Amino acid sequence: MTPKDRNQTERRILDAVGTIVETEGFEAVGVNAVASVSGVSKVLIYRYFGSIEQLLAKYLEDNDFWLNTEFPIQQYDNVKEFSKAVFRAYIDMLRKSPALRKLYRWELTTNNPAIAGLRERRERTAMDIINAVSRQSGQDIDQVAGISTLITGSVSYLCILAENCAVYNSLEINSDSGWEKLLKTIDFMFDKIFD
Amino acid sequence: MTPKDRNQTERRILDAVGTIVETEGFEAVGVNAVASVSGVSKVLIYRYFGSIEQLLAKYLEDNDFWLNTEFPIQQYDNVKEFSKAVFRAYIDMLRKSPALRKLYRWELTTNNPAIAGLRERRERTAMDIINAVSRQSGQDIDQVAGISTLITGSVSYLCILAENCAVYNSLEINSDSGWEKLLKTIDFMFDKIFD
DNA sequence: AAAGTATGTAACCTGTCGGTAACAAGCAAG
DNA sequence: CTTGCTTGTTACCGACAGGTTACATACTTT
Repeated sequence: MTPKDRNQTERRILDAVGTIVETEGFEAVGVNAVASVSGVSKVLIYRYFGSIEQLLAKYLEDNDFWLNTEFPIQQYDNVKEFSKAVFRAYIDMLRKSPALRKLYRWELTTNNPAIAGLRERRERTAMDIINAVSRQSGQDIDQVAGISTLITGSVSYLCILAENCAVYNSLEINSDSGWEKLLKTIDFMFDKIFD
Repeated sequence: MTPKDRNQTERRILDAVGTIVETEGFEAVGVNAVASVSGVSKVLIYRYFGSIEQLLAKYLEDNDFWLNTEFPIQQYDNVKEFSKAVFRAYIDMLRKSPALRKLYRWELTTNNPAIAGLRERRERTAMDIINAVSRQSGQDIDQVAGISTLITGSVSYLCILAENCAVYNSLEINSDSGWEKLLKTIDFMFDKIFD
């Protein structure tokens, strides 16, 4: 540990936020917790970031919590395969990232400017995809939005729940096998809908 | 307020738990909060209920947090109509009850014996219905469980989210109109699946 | 070398949490 | 009446939360 290195200190603080978020969630990110995990005096947290809210805002800004994979609808054979791929990616992303699960969980209990920003961004991204699917498939946009909501909503719910609960409707939401079953159901649904 | 009335005191404590749960959620149910809301000395909480955990267990036991409506599948024209009715009831129940929403939210962040018990019960009830539908419709049980999970999962998610967020995928999850759209999608899905 | 500024630490303050001890008042049975 | 049990209140304790003050280093600039 180099002494008197502000950049490194800020890094350590932000890293501490990351480990706390991943293990205990955003609710547990407090001044004292960050100070003790990072090994940095809590005064510096205030000095360099202003407040916990601003520190969290910075953390959210640094970590791009969104689908970074591009989904060019043109590259897919048809809308059905495109849809399946999008939701598959959504599930993978959420199952792989503890921080993202914690973010979604936090969002359910909180309302603040940082979260509002993330919501807007998600809303725009999602509606872009939904619009594209509606246009290409000729399906009513409300219907597409509805189907999309059913899937992403339940996937979000199950991924959060899985951290504390192993089984939901006989599906093992902790294991790959359970998720493969659900993916099969999603595929089945799309096969029925896009006839 | 009658003095020296244990029954009434216990009632007031449990009522306070109810109001705290409905307004702020289970996370906010602490000794001090219950004491101040009920106007009862916190010593009595420990004397009469032992601990906050036991108090919450009693509260959960008193309030029957489950579908009390019976759903005799025989009374419906067909499996499709039965399924639609069940999910309609699920949505109504969750949208009407703040306490139930808070319970579902709490469940996402906690794991304790009381919650484990509720989960078992929910699992049994749900699987009973899923089994019946699978038998009557001839659909694969994993498929029925999957569809059911997609719907109840997303409905749970959206009902919790709606307390802090007005719109999801352009659906107004705060208003009846948004939910009617989602119900139309669910009906549409069942129409496609049960051909 | 001196002055000023950036970096860091230790100690402290206030408030709230869960939990308990000590005591006061009523009631019931001998 | 007095002894004992139930019901209730007040005051307190230690742990920990967010937040600040005061002070000790070091580096930079003139």
